[in-house]
Amino acid sequence: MRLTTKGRFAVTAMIDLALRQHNGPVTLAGISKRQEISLSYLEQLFGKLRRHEIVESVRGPGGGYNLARKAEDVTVADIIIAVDEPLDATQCGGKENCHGGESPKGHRCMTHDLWSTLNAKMVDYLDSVSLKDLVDQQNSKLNEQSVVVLHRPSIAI
Amino acid sequence: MRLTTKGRFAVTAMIDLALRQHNGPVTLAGISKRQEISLSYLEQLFGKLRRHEIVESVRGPGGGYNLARKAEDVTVADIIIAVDEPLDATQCGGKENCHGGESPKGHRCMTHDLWSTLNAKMVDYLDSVSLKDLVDQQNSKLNEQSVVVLHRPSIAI
DNA sequence: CTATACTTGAGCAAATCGTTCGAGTATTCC
DNA sequence: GGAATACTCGAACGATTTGCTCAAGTATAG
Repeated sequence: MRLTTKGRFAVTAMIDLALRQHNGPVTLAGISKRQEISLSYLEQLFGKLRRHEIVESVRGPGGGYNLARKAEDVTVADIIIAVDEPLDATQCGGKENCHGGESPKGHRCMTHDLWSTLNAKMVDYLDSVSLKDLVDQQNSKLNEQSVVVLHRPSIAI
Repeated sequence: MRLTTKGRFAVTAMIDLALRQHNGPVTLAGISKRQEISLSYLEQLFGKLRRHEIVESVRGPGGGYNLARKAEDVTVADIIIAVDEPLDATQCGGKENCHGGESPKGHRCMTHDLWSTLNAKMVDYLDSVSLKDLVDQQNSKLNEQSVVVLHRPSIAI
């Protein structure tokens, strides 16, 4: 698993989508404006998300994107894997970087175990966080902010 | 924290270094040959590792690199952070990508909490694995392989 | 029929990756 | 002092990835 900003864009967009899909399909144009992500980049990301059956598209006026499953059934790992494609097993599942063929001294794949363990831990964690968790967290954060604004308007960190 | 192949190269090289530093400084030329990483790339990586005081250099003939601390005091997180530089806090620690300044609708930094939590989990894990752990693992793997070779020479997976 | 909005593809500047090349400097050994 | 060794530093390169712009297409509501 690779971790780049691409995955962050996708997760951000998916949170936005989940936050407002309750009243019909959400347009990419809207997500683009709200989250300040270029429309074409979103089109590419959502193309992948659609092909991975994480979202569904509705064409024509009033169209847009919906979640293909419930928010609690979409994990962060799903999203990141969908847009970052090369899941890579551990790079070494039979390919380069892991010393071509039979290495001379026996340290054939020194980091294989490390990376596969790390990979598993990361996927485990990302798979334990659902889109619903993020939406809930986002909502409670908004409420929290309101309270803060009401009670101590001049203090910002 | 970003996770790319660059960190893997660095960790691989550090394991190699740790495995043979018991008899004097280890040359980059040696690591380059054994691990099939280009010498100049190693020079760049070890420049960073040295500036982060993870390794020490010895110049001149018979020179090379030593660990600056004991292998149990160097974690994988140390290595990856040293070579991947832009630790990034969470990208959002006050910078772009997180919506310039005060966003209109209050979702100022929707993914900040997610990423900082994720980041913390990853660093936690990587910080719990020391170079010594990897070296031990590597040694036991080598022994295991020998046994396998002795007992069932024709079976390889 | 028209406006909306998804769909697809080409292309592009910038950054990153891993490499090659070409200097320089410190040190050991003769 | 004069090699040879090995770290140090910097420039530049092709390949790939990022994130974006532009330009065409298709499906559908009204």
